[in-house]
Amino acid sequence: MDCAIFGFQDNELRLLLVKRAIDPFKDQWMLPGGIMEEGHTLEESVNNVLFNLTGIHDVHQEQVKAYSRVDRHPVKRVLTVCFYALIKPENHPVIAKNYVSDVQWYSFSKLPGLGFDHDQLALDALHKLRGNLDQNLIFGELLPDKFTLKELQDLYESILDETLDRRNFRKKILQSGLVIPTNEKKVGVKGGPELYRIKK
Amino acid sequence: MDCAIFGFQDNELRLLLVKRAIDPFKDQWMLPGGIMEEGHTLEESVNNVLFNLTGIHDVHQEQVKAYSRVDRHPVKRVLTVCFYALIKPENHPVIAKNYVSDVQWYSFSKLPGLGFDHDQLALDALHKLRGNLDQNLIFGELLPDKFTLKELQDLYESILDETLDRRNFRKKILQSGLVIPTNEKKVGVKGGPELYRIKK
DNA sequence: ATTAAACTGTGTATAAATTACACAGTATAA
DNA sequence: TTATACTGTGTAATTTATACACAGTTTAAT
Repeated sequence: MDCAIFGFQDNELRLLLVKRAIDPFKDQWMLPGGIMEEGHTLEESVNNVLFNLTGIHDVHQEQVKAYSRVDRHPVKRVLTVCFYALIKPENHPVIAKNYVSDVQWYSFSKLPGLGFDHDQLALDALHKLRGNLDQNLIFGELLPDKFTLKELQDLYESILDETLDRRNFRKKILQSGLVIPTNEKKVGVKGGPELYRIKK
Repeated sequence: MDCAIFGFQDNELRLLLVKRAIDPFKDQWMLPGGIMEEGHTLEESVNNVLFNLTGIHDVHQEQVKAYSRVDRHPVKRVLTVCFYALIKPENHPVIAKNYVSDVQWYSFSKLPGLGFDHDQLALDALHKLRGNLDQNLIFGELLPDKFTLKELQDLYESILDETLDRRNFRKKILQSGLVIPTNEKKVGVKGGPELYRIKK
């Protein structure tokens, strides 16, 4: 399994990549991935893999799809199922472990070329994420507990890669009833914007 | 891999089921499925499996998702990736082969309980099909080359399990430009309706 | 041949959803 | 204190979706 871990930092959608320390694709960046374990589901296994490579643990994984091209691994036959997850980078400090020499958050718009067929997996994961955007307020995993509507809009714009009308966005989000005001204002930012939180 | 093969007959959405001749789940109905082959992709393998069980060959397979529950097979650990395909039953006569004792088209609304977790797979496949309905005119695989708008609407209604307004449906389909009139009329049906075909 | 039944083909009015757009107010930084 | 950068708000216009009725054509029955 492989997983596309998305984060949101400095107003940009980011993707967690690992640098591989062994052949094939030594020193190339790619999605964290590894092999399945007996007695565990794919979701459990991918979480274990993620922990073993980056120290991140217990995140909700959403399935993207399975890949089975015969030559997708240059040495042996490897199928993979790709997942994506959304996390707050500040809650999940990362460290390189095992056969990984480096771990970095890359701005999704400035990804390096990835090893294996991971360029494809990353793209498919983003499309899946976009498709899921309106269904469930998954962004809860990407933002702090309390956030301004501007922060939420920046997140949407990063994921969708398009600009949104501020008034219409605000209207749509508030009408959905899925976020509610906390009656607190964010300090340190001009305008003193209201803080909101996800309604549970 | 397993596959949900959809057909459209007698104005009903149907699903192709096989009756298993061996344990576990002997004599139970289920989706055709089998194991992966070396040197082939999942899509190729599932087509081979399908041929070996039913005689159907070479159909386009759309991936639904992977299933990995530890206890989904009562005897040993088996993962599966489920696909769906759309075919015209009249083009693909079926015969029971290998460990299959019977093959039948079941009305989707009157399915028997299925072996393994295939009730779940069938449902997920239907949902995936619904989601894909508007994107691409996949129904091309379910209808004859030339079809009336009523036949198309019946198909949509079967898949979506809801009734649609005839005039609005006609407007939407024709405006999409994806089907075009053939200037032929269907005979043997009252009203003498125009025949349409998919624009390629 | 006539008639009844079942279907086709067509347009408009209403409602709902989406889009476009401007200015006054507030907190911060200089 | 002032300039800057941001917040908060409503309405009109457009587009899209929905509701709905009747005359015409072909078949089947008599």
